Amino acid sequence: MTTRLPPRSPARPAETVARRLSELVALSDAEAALVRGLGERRERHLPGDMLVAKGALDSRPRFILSGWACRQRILADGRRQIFSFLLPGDSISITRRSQPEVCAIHALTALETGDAQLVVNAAESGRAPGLAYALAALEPQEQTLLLDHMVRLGRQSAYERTAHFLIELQRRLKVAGLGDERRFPLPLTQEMMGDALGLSVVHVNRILQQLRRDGLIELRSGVAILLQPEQLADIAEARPPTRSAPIATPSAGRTGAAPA
Amino acid sequence: MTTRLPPRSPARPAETVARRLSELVALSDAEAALVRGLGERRERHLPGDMLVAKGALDSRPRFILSGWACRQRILADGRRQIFSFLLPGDSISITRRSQPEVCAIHALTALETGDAQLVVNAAESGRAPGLAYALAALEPQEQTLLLDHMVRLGRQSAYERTAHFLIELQRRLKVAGLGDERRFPLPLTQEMMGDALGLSVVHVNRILQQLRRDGLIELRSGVAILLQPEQLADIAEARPPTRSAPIATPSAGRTGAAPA
DNA sequence: CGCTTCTTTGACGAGCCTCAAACTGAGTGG
DNA sequence: CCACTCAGTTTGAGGCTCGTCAAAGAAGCG
Repeated sequence: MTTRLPPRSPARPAETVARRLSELVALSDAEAALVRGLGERRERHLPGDMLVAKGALDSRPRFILSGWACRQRILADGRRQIFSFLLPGDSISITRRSQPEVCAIHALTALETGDAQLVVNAAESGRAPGLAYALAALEPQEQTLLLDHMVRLGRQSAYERTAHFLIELQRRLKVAGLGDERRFPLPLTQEMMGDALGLSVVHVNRILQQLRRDGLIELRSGVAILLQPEQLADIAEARPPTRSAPIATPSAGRTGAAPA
Repeated sequence: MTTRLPPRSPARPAETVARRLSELVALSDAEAALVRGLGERRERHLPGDMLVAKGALDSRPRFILSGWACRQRILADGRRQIFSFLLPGDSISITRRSQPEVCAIHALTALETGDAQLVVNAAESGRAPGLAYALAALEPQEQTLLLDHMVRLGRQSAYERTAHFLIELQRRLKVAGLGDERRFPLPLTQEMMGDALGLSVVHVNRILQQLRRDGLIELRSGVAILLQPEQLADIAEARPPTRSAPIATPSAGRTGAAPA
């Protein structure tokens, strides 16, 4: 009896994206249909593939349908810093058309993306105010994740950092419809975690063992389980889920277009 | 014979902002006049004042005319992480209308800001395409600084980190017309530096002494001097100034409005 | 001149890294 | 079906980096 999470939903490839956007605002049927259209124009990538080159000026807007990617920079001597992980349902080149210089997006696992050009067009045309709102709301979310990560790197111990990181993943993946309150897929090597958390592989390993010994987590074959989410959150000083909606209150019914 | 840099230019309070924007795009006379108008509606702040509360939904767009501020978060136990420093010429609530939750902007020194509402209006109206372009170009710049900072925190030693940080300040202040290739004002306490760099005050002090002993820098009474900028850049693995202009090539003459 | 804030120094210990090597598991090919 | 390989995980030993605690100078300010 293997404890494997469903690897992908081949039936409705854009379901994850729809779920994610629905968290932000209620989409009309037409808008939801547009989002599901992401599955029409798919693209496959292999682990290690570069999705967006550093400093790319104008890459195609996409959503991740399955698989994980990351934004990262590699220093001259080989040291790597991962800025953020991109999960199923996350956007590429939508919140920020041009990548900042020296920050590339790489696939970490086998990956599927869906072309979001039609969705973006609809949002920008004014035909899909809900979508426009949802897309605009993605940016502050990303920004918050980035700042959270910065706090981890600058002001938290390896133990706190790792706990915080795992909680973030659990919360994000749950919104995407992957995993639940405790379990979620974790296809990262300890090296990737280290490069994100600013730790050596060896130390990541030791911290994970410590979290296991303390009965807080369980990790095996690509699946993570948070055994005591509340206690973990205490350690990490993780703030409550922090509902989004930072741009404007989506007035019921006909939502105004997002501010310029 | 004190080595003091001019504390402020009372004659033309918005000169720093004009200089900063001119780095990004050539402004028309009308646009430059608009920018200089920032000096008309000024506001003073004292060290410690909160300029923008965390999670503020819609704060007034402003430019810093003089003084330093920072974006920061404070943890429950008092630990503080400074995300970025805001220098004269930098913008507030322009690149990002709403602050991400749990990230506030505080004045670090006595501070003067200028109301940028008129400038923003002009840019958004289409009357000032150059301004629109310049304002849009501020955001990727900020983003790059943030990622640079992240690399420092995650993947550089205290020594490299501090060197990198000082070089960043020198470059930014030079663009703002404060300081030159080697000298610049540095009104930060070592505690502030530590909270930005993820180091303890004591360790910041030791690292600075080490940089001094190595003949790389000089620090006294609010002025920093980089004695060997090139060598310092090598240590920090600081990339060349990286000219900006990431959004679109500002076609000569009538520049199109920034993309939506 | 006394207060406060900031800087500096020392001593000590914990956290994290490096090096090195063994172990595991998933291919892969004979 | 069994080496063999390769990537990833795990463990140990040792040492550097950095934090903490404590206290003594400076420096600005009323």
